[in-house]
Order: sequence, then C-alpha cells, then structure tokens
Amino acid sequence: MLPKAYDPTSCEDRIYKLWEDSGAFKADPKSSKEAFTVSMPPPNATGQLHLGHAVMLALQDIFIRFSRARGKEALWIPGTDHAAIATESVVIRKIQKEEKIKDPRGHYGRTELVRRIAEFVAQSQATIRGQVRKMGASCDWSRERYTMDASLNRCVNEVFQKMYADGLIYRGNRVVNWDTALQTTISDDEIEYEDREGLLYTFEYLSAEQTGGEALCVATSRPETKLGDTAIIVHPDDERYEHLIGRHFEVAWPGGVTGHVTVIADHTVDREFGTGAIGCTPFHSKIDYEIWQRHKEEIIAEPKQIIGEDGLMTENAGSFAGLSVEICRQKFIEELRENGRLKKEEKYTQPLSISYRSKKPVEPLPKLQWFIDVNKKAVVWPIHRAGLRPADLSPRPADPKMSLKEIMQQVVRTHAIRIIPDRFERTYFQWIDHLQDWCISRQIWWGHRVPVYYCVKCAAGMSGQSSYERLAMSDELKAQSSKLKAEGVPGAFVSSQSLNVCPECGGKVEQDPDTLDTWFSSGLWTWSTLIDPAMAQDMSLSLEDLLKLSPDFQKFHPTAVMETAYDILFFWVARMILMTTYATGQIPFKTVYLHGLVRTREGKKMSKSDPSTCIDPLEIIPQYGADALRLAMIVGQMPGNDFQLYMEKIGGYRNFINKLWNASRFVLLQCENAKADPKKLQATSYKLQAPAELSLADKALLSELQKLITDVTEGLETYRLSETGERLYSFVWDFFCDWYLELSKGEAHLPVLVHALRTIVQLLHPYCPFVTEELWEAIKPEGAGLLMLEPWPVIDERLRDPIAEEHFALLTNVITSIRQLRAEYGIAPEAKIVVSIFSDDHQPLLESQKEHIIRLARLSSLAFEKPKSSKGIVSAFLKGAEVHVSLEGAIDLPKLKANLLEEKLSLKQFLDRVDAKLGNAKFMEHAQHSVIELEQQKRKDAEERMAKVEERLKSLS
RNA sequence: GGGUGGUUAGCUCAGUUGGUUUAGAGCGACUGAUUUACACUCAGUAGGUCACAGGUUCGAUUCCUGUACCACCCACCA
Repeated sequence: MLPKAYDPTSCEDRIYKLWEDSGAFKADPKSSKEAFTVSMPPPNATGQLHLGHAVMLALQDIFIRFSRARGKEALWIPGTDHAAIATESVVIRKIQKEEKIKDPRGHYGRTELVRRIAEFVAQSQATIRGQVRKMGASCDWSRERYTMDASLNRCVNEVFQKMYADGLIYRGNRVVNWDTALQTTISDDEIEYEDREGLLYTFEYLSAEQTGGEALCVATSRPETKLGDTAIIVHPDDERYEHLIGRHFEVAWPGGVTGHVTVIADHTVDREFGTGAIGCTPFHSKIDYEIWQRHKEEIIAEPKQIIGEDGLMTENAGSFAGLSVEICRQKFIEELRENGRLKKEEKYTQPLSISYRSKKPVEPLPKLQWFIDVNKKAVVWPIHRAGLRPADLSPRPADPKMSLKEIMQQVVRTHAIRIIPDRFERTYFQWIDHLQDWCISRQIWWGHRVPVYYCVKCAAGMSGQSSYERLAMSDELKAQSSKLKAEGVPGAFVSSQSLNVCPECGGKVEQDPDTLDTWFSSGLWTWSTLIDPAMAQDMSLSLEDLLKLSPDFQKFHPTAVMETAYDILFFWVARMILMTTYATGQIPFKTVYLHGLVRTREGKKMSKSDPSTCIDPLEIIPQYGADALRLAMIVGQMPGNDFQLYMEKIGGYRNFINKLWNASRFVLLQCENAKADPKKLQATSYKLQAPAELSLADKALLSELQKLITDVTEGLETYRLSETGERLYSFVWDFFCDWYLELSKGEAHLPVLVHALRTIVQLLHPYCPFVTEELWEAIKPEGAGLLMLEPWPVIDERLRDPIAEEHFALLTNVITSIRQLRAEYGIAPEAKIVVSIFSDDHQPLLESQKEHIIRLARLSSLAFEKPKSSKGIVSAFLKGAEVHVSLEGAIDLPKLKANLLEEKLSLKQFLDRVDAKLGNAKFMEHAQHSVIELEQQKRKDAEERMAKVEERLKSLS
C-alpha cells in the first residue's frame, strides 16, 4: 500500500533514471511519425540554474510529453551556451578574487585563459545537467549540444563565410559601443539606459570677438568631449546663428588644446534646448558621427579620438592626457570658470548608456569592427515559404531579393511564425524598424573566433606590430568609407576552414584576434544542433550538403515551438529568425511561446546580487517536489505576463499533489478491500457491458471524463496551459475527490474507479510527471509500460451522458443546500435532523440516492414528501427540488424571517431586471432567440422560487 | 518623446468572439468538524458600484474615446 503522504524525494530521482534508461527520451529520425521538436534554450554555462530556467523546463516538458503521448516523434534537444562575455568575465573575476591576480588576461595569456574558462564551463555543465534532470525534463541527452562543439563551430564558420561572400558581413570603421570595464565592443541591444543626475554646463564656445557679435554659447553635460569637436551645429532657420553658418573658427580649449570647428546647419537640432547650438563630437557620439557623415564636405577638421579604450583621455587631450573622463571634466570646467567662459551650471537628468553586461557606462568610440548588414537586398526568400497559399501567388511573382530585415518581417507578418501572446508581434516589428547593422566582433577571447586570416608576408610594407595590426591600421581612422572590405585588403582571407598558411604565398598567417558575439552562434541553435557531428568533420561537404545529409535536420527542422522568456525576444529569438532563414532557407520554429519573468511576492525582480529575494529551485524541489514547483509556475500564469512566486503558492500545489496521491491511495484501498487486483481491471467500456450496475455517480463521472479529455487535449494543443491546469486541478479536487469518491464509498464500481483514476493520471502527466508515473506503477493495466509512453486518452462518445450529469448536479445541489441550512441555523453537528425533499420531476431519482444524501448531509432521517406544516422548518428552494429541514422547535424565527425577506428582495431585484429586459421591445427584436429563451427560463425559475418564499413568509406571519 | 500591458475580493490572478455571470478560482480571514484516502483534510461563511469619465448598444467587466495611476519596452535633448 502507498504511504500516507506523497514523498517526492523518495521517488523523483529513481523515476527519472527509469525514464532515461528506457530510452524513451530518445527520438528517431527514421520514424514515420510526425516530428515535434523543441530546442531547449541553452542555459549559460556559468553556474546554477534559477527559477527562470525552471519555468522554461516545465513549460517545454509539458509540450514534449503531450506531443509524445499523442503519437508524435518528439525531440527535445538540451544544451548549454558558452555565453562569451558573461562567462569570460565570471572566470576573470573569479581568478582576480581567488588568486589575487589583477590582470588575468595579461598574466595567463590567451591559450591558458581559454583553457581555464573551458575547465570552468565543463564543471558548470555538469551541474546544469543534474539540475535539468531534477525538474523532470524529458529531453534527449544523447543529442546534448554545446554552442562551442566542433560541429557547431563549423556551422558558425560556414555561415560567416557565406554571409561574407554575399556581402552581408563587412568590416567597417564605426563609432561602436565600447565597454571600458570589459574592454570590448557590445551590440546596440546590449545597452541599457539609466537616468542619472548630472549637471548641464553652458559655456562660451566662441567669443564675441570671434563671432563679431554676441558670444556663442553651447550647453553640454559632457564638456570634456568638446576637445574632439569638429563642428558647431545649429538649426538652419535659427536667426541667432544664421550669419555664422559655414564659417570656420579656431577654439582654444582648456588643457592647451586647440580645436578647429566649422559652424554647420542641421535640422535635427532643437532650437529650444540649451542655447540652440551644440558641439559635434563625431568620434564619441553616434548621433554626432551621423551628423558629421552628412556634413563631411563642409567640415575642415578631421575628427579626433580623445577618449581611449582604457577610458582615459588620449594624447589628443593635451595636458589632460591620461586622466579619467570624470577628472578631466572637473579640470576642464575649472579652467573654463577661471577664464570666465562658464556661464551656467544647472541640474540635469542625463540619460546614460550602461552596458548590459558590466553595468558600467558605455563609451562610444571609433573602431574597426565586423558587422552584419541587415539592409542589403542579398537573399532570395521564396514567397511560398512565408506561409502564403498558392492562390495568393497567381500570377506567381519572381522571388525578389530581400534584405535580412525584410525576411525577418515577412515570416512574422505572414504568420509563418506565430508569436504567443500575439501582442509581441508589435514589439518585434518595432524593434526591426529601428534595427541597424549588427556589430558581431568582440575583443574578448572566449568564443568563436572570427574566421578571418591575415598573411604576414602579403601585408608586408605596412606599419604595425603584427599583420593584423598593420591591416587594421591601414583601415583605421581613414573613415572615408564606412565599409571597408577585408576583401579589398591585401593578405586577408575569410575561410570556414582553419588556415595555417597563406593560400597565395604560403607564408605564415595570423587569425583575427576577435571573437564573435555569442548570439551569432546561438542564432543557429535550432539547426546547428541537428547537423550530424561526424559529417561536420568532413571538410569536403558544403553547408548545403550538411543540411541535406543530416538525418536529424531533415526530420526535425523547423522546430515546432520556441519557448523562452520575453526579455530575449530581440537578443535571441529575432537573431535565430535572421540567421536561420538566411542559412537554411527555413524558419527556425513555427510558434514562439513567450513566458513572463518570475518575481518575488512583492513583485520585484529576483536578482542574484540580493539572494534573499531569490527562490532556489534546488531548495524547493526536495521540500515540495518538482511536480508542485512545476504547477506553481504554470497554473495561474499567462504567457507574456510576469508572475509572482512564493512559498504558499508552491505549498498549495504540493497539497494538490498529495490530494491526488491520497485519492489513488483510496482507490487502491477499495481494491484491496474487494480483494481485486487493480492491474487486472479493464473497464474502458464498463458502462456498455454492465449498464445496470452503474450508479448515477459512475455515469456522471464517465461522462465528465469525456469532457475533461476534450478540454485538456484542446487546451494543450493551443498552448493554453494555465487554464488547462486549472481545469485538471478542479476536476481532481472538486469533482473527483469531493463528490465522486465520497459518493462512491460503499458502492464503488472498481473498474470505473480505476479507469477514471488512470485517465486522470494520464492527463496530468505532462504537468506533474513524477507523481503520476509513480501512481501509474500501482494502477496501470497489466502489461502496460511507463506512463510517459502511454498513448494519450481518447474520448468515447458512447460514454457521454448529459442526463446523468444533470441528475448528478441536482444531487450535489440538494446535499449542499442541506449543509448550508445546517450551518446557517447553527445546528449542532451531533443534532439529529429530519429532512424532507420534494421534487415534481425527479422524485424517483432522489429517492434512489437516499442513502447518499443521508450520509453526506449527515441526516437522521429523510422523507420524500412535502412537509405537512411549515412549523419549525427551514427550506431551500432549488431548481428542480425543494429541501426542508426540521429544526424541532429550536428555530430562530427572526433569523428565518430575515433570511426569507432577504431572499425575496434579491429575487425581486432579479425579476425586475429580467422583466425590464423581456419587456423591452428592442431587446425582443434584437436579441438572439437562445438568449431570449434563456431569460424566459431564468424568469420562470425565479418566479417559482419567489412563490415558495412568499408562501413560507405567509405561513410565518 | 513613441509603444505595449495592467488597474476585478485583504493578496495573487482568471474571465476566449457583448446576453448561460445575479462576476469566478487559489491563498488568506472567519465559523464549525476528529466521519476507517488525505489536517498537505472536510463542511460552511464573509468580502467586489470589475480604476475614473464619456460614448456605441435593447444590453458593457467585455467594444470605442479620454483621464489618472502602475509596470515594462524602444528612442535619447547635446
């Protein structure tokens, strides 16, 4: 017999092993079944899983288990992400802390540091594997992937080369986002904005002498950058400055720096802000860079870089060289003040760019980097792949070349990819509208190295320490063109294969030192994980060959659903769409399901830096069980909405699991008492074989079960997980336990009982796999295997019985109303009460349920007749029956009267409302027949009750 | 500045094409119960002018407009 309470710790690990050993997680590419694939978003291999991972694992496991049971070839690929910057900085900080080494990069060098990071990652991966198992995730471990696997690296290199050949990847000298803390560029999406309290300084830029009139002042929050100005920008229609436009000035800056600026006119300037004139610093502001690009011809001075990659002022900053930006600003202002040039200082809230990774300010700097061009029309995207019907294609237009941006828009606009919840489509489009070329190179060591090689010999003659530097310098700061092709640079080769020697002269080559943005490789995740690793070693195969020949890719791509948190819609989901449509010609997934972020009880974000706000799944699972945690994160949570998780919630679902456990225990006890082996009971069509033996409750249960199967199946098919979970919860607890099991006591039909429990356990299995698998072992039919492999229940129309449902509802209403009357009139539990029930239509039915009513309402006697007198009687007038409880003189008359009057009043109000409706000619004219009938029925019922209430009131007076 | 979502019971949230809703659930509160599955239980009770103001409609929690407050996303006026 089962223990009294469910103990998750005693079975979860054992059951997981059972599943894993059975091979049931493993998908077969040769299967004739329809494929259903989920790519698990690879957790960063930097440490522990948190609740966010737990949510995704729970959701995806439900999709997968449901699909598997429904006869699909279900594949769920697990894996981890090397998480370039995140991992490198974690390891560097670790080394700094543990080994007291200030500069681990300098100390260990590239090879050794990369080795150390790889070591750390391996450890972390092992932890993650264990944690994913703890959640019950039924993923295919034989296909586990890592973004740095050799086969995935091959894909990265192939895609880079292909994009380069198509002109979609280029090297360009641009103002990029420089993270001075991490010493690398970051992409536009890796920037966060924060409002900081600062000062807005207004100072004299050009003196009255220079302008020949009034002095020209400029307002800025970053005065120190003015050292790099090439221009003053004013609005073309601004009369104050009209006469200065086009003129050139020499400016004496603090620090002994001489600047040369041209006054130019541009519409983007806001005349109302500050003085209406601004300094243009092309190399330290993206906006200024753009303005400078537009007016290059008019401007005489070349831009200067005045802030270095180390965050300190450069040689161009004169005597400020080597100072930090903050100190330089102070000194700069001091000097202006001394010279009387500082006119105003005011408080100012300044939007500051912060690095998403280091949380430190981002410094815009000019740098030679690799970019992906999102606007170049270079890709043929067949229109029919975008989900259009053939009818829409007549006459079939030639497939035009599209830009990556356009393809990204098209696949979502045509709903080839559907996003749940759909409002995120708007967010997605808005992001694409603003999307600029994607900077993909990073100056860190951990990651996929840019597959570009430089020949020392071919590049000879250029200045610089290494060939790379020489080549870089040849491009750098020229800035004539924003796009400098490596192709046009002598001695540079883009190659998906590792190059050791120069293909042209046989000389020594050096690989580009930069690595790729981590999202470059994770953008390939849905398909690079499906490339056959053995084939990927064969360098004679092209990318197209690899796709064509990999059985997994052919069978399992595109994937069915991408389930992830909405906060990485841009970072990752959009990038997968971009990279995958380009590289494979397929969409990466058909559906995107976005879940919300887990918050604390107070609605705050859980943050690692504040452990008290965090709930650790690994602490919850031993205490409450993985099943309870899963339910707590899914039921009551709508896609795309954040949700608050706290202990009581998890405890509530732990209770539910235990309820299910005890219901099963009860069923097994019944079997034991009847000396029946539950495994031998086969009862699917019990009702059809022996209808006479079935009780009302049995018939109702079998009928309700059909509805349940339908609802759960449809709910899961349409990704309505919360609602479906609630449906199951309520069915198990409110219907099955509270009514059916109570009623079945004493006259249980074991085959029906066991059948119902099996069905429930099957339907619940995707949500709470462990407890259901454990229970299945005890109740499964003879010869059955694991629950996770059991086919999904199908409905049997013959078991539907609306009349039984209706009768059952009447029965429960009668019992409830007696209980209510007891409580309402304070009848002591031990007091014997005499009840009579009367019904016009259902007298025989209720009589047949006499024993149940007596037992569940705890009566001493029950009669089926109208009471002779209403003296000492309280009543409930239900639809279809009236219930009278005799209080044997102990009646509280004023209370009874008050209750009746209250009931009368609410009935009156209701009737007035219904009458108003039915008496309204326009309602009768416009409303649907069914609605009118319904209202008429409501009115009839209410009137009947009203008559009874009035009659009773009369008898009291 | 642009956009999105929210505002329903003390708390967390449902409410799927406007009328089967006289607005529901879970938790919490309160009253009672030791009845051979379960106290991780059972029975029952209280608690809501569905943020506010207009509009459309026979009828609005539901659709439209506006307002307020909250949250988030995007942009960044130097």
